[in-house]
Amino acid sequence: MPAPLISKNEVISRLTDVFRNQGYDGATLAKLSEATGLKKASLYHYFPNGKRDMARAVLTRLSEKLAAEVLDPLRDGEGRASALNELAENLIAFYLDGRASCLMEVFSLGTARALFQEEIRASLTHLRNALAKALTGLDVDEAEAASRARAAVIVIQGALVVSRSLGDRREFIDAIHRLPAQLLKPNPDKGTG
Amino acid sequence: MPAPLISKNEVISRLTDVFRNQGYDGATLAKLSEATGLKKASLYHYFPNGKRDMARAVLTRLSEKLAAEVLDPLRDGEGRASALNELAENLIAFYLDGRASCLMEVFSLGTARALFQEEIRASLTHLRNALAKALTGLDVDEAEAASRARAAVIVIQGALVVSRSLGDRREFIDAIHRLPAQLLKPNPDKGTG
DNA sequence: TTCATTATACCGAACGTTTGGTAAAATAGT
DNA sequence: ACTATTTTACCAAACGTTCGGTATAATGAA
Repeated sequence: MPAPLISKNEVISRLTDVFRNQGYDGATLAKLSEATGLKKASLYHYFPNGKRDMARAVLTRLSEKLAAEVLDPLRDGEGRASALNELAENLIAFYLDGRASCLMEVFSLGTARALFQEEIRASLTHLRNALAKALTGLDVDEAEAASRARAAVIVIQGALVVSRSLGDRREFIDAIHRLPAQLLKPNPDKGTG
Repeated sequence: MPAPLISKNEVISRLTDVFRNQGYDGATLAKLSEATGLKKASLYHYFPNGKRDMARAVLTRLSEKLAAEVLDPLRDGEGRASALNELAENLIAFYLDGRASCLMEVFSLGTARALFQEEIRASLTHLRNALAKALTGLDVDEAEAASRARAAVIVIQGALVVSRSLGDRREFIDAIHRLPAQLLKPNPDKGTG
């Protein structure tokens, strides 16, 4: 066989960039082809069902990467409060200092929404549960841990959006650096509303 | 002239729904046409520059609506802590219990990003400044007010994303109900990183 | 030679956009 | 009031382009 120009892993990595920046509907085959250096027919060789398959491969890979690079280290550092600081650094690395969008966010819009909503729900829930479990390992009671994990996921997603919208990575980096302290303090009560 | 089938305001409202749910690249003229009941050529009568103009009209209108329905009441209720509870209710109403996406978020991806980044930056900054000003009116010092406003904008955006991704409005509603208390408490210190 | 891989060429459908026009309300002249 | 004209609201049809997708041929390592 002709030597592959790039590995399949590398192909998926480049597809990832396009989907993250353009969204599902904005990620045209022309852009995906240009980013990978593979013609459309070659992309269909790797991904017989086309764009759907490419998006699914990207989503699956990112979920695995998040688990491996962010959540697993958190589980392994059970009981140590410093694990939360490592979590922050791992999050910052995973999201490329806030320059990379979260695919769960991006794929919850437009055509992708119907295609991937179950995977998105599962991934987001998994992230939240992993954060909660890290807190119960730090002797936070279960309900409180769930509540803080919920808030943390919101902060991660919000920081990504704000960072991207303002074009300022520091927005993300600073917000994530505040996460460990936030996870260690009790949530405020609901308003009197 | 023939009586308009629907008012221009109504046209923009229906365009808004499509752009919010589909994103810019996902909002095809076919969908925009179907949502408004106007044929494609008629849309070009109202918006000579086509899709770009429609998106800009929607963005402008939402910015004005946010100012009128959320930020102005906040400014008028200066000094009263209960103004923050009203803020929460107005945010929930503005984002339709979390069912409506933020156009700043949606338009910071894909083709729309280059077209609207300045407007997005301005709108997000305006929102943040308005929240900060409300806090300085409650005798919070300026730096702390800016810091909490920054965090609040992140929570709003994050709650919208999580709510949409999970398909659960309560995620948004609950997060926004926690906002007033959060705005009234000092930020945690940065981690020891 | 074999066969996985890549490239060329092409397709129908949908894309955003433009043209050329119709019909009804508003306006102006008488 | 009546009519001629202009303006506005709207649309059918088609534009050139790009979409996602698919044949089929060329390539080249095994």
